[in-house]
Amino acid sequence: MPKVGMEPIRRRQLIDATIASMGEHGLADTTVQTISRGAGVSPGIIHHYFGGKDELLAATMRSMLVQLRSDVTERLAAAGPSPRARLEAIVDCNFAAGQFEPRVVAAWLGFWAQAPHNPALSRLQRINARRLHSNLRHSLRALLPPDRAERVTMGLAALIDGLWLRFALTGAMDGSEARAVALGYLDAELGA
Amino acid sequence: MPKVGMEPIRRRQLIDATIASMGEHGLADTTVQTISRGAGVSPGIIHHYFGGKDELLAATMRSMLVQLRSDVTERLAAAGPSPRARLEAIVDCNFAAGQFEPRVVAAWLGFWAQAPHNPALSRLQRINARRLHSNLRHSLRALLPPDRAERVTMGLAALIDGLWLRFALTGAMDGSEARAVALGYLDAELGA
Amino acid sequence: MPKVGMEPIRRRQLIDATIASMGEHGLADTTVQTISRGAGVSPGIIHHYFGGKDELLAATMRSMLVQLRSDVTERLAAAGPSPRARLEAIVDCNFAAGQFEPRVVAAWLGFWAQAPHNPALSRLQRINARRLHSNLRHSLRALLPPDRAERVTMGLAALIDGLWLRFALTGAMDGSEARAVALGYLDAELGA
Amino acid sequence: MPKVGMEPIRRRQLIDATIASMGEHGLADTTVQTISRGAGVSPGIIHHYFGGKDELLAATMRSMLVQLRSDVTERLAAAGPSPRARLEAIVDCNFAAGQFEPRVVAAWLGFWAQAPHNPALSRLQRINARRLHSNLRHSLRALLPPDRAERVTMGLAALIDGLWLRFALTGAMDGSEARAVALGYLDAELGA
DNA sequence: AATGAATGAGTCTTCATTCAT
DNA sequence: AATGAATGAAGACTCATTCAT
Repeated sequence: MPKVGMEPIRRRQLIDATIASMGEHGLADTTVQTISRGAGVSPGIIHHYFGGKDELLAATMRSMLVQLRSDVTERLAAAGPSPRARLEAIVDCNFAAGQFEPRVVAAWLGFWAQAPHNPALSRLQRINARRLHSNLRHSLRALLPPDRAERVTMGLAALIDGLWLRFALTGAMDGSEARAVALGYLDAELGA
Repeated sequence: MPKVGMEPIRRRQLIDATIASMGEHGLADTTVQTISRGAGVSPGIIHHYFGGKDELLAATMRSMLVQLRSDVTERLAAAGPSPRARLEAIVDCNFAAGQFEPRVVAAWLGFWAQAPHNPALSRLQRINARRLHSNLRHSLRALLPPDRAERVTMGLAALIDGLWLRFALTGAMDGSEARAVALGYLDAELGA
Repeated sequence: MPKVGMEPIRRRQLIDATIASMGEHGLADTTVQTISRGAGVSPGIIHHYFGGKDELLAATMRSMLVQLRSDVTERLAAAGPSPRARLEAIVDCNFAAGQFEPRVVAAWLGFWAQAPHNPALSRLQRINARRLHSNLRHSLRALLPPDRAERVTMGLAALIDGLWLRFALTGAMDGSEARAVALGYLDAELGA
Repeated sequence: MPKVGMEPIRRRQLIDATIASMGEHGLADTTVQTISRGAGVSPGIIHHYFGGKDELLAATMRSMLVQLRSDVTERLAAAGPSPRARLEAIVDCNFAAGQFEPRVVAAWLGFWAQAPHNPALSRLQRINARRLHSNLRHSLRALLPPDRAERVTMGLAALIDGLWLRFALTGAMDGSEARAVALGYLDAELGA
């Protein structure tokens, strides 16, 4: 069934299968076979479209990052200029249905664990962390004195990651609960 | 030169080498060879003392958990009955020198990523989470109304994990900063 | 844009690309891809025109053989009936610009190494060897007693191959030097 | 059947199996499997002792070179100071029973074809060529004027290689015939 | 005529594990 | 108690070949 113009379709298919496999087996047990079987194609196709497993993994992480970024951009645009609304928008992105989903969270966790030992993943991870940080800080500086803004930025960023992590590990939480905890922190720090 | 009483020495040696290897190469690239080479012994010895790699990994996680637990017990004993002091003690444990160390944090991260796909690790991880949760909740209930206590428990637990995670990923933080962020959260929530 | 009469053009194009690839990567690392890329066509085309890689390789060797043969025929015709002139003509062919060229010599070497394990190549190689042998012997018999003619035939044939080989391996020689060595041997044996 | 001190035994065994496989299948079709099967061991053992296939191939070529070198050294010592005797000794080495054997010659041919595309093999090949060249030239200079000595050096070296090559390709020759051709060349050049 | 998508067999390599010593 | 020789299954990757378009 060879067809023309399959490239974007196959790439998406393989990236989705990678996320699915990471959700099911973890990064360590995600092989070229688990991915290709999940996508319903032959193992060789991965090298045809990505050149190798490593590049597919990097492309997968990149794809998740792009998704997150476009969510944020969109919500920030809708949030208007109010700092409080912008902070809420950022929190909302991170716990929205698309991102806060077992498979996706497990994939992030796998990448996080591998990143310190893999330059490509590390770079992507750092870009993401910096962007979140910078978005939060920008709004918090409008609401708090500089040193507190800085501390709350770190806290809120860490809290978001921590809530993801606990979700990945226990599953005993849903997006709205996580959101409530994060916004509770925000209210407490802003109200003090 | 057969010696007696080598067992506890060798087990500790291998567990330490496992943590070191996880810090250096990550769980995915931690092999029986990297561990045994780090410990300066032959690969076969791992099976002699642990029966296999999996059991050594579980033993390593268990060992880190035991260490954390005894730290907490000790500090809680020293903290006295004051709920605020007890909460501080728990936070302190997590960011004390011994625990908040690159190798150890990387090892935790590796185990976290693997836990959802490995019953033994998952069990240990759950026990740890539950204990932290229960310790925090017990003290928070003395300071806050039940529903808020519950939410702050989740928040503080997630924040602690999130700070660890960011430390593992960026290294741009030390124990005292992390501690300040966590206690800042606590103060904000209690003060509100 | 289907064109007519593309067959001879494509076949030549692919054979040239095969020689080029063998010169650059060696036979072992000459793949359908290195060839088709060098020819600027798709990999599938090789099977269209040659039925497979093996047949293309055989066709390439055959083409080199045909080239050599026609050179020899032409030069022998020009050399006239003198045995000495005919021997010189044969030597000249082997070290003329077209044949004594890095890519071509490397291709020959690759085929030589493969021939003992490949019936098709072996057959071609044997035909070539026999023709050279017979050409040399025919002229040498006019100049030397039978047993010496036979030995010098073997010697001259081996010397020609050996000079090629050293050129392939070291490159530290050009056609005129090689020619001088071969003719020096001839003179020494004839003069003795 | 694990034993101690197997290293030298296994290394030799694997090198011999490599030569045998190259003789039977050619370098191109010599795989880790053909070698290990020939040696009666598992494929993994190659990486245990050589780190990989490439290093085994290089070790094999090195071993053949060492063998040739020690033969030459020994025969030259026995030949005494006479230049003619020394030249004969060198020729004899190359066509002695141990070296002039189908498997070994096929292995040399495989390495020759691969050398131009493989730095490690190329280096070994160059060392060998230089040594032969230098040995021949040293004795020839005692018998001929400089420029002729140089040309005969090239000729004799090429002739030796060419006789090997023809033996590899046709098998229609034995050591004593090859020896006679080479010495015939020498006599002709010296006698002229 | 020509492409390039897709396959699957085969290659090298890694690695946990076993076992004679 | 400890070694390290040896295995074999599994991994990523390559490549000649096929085939719908």
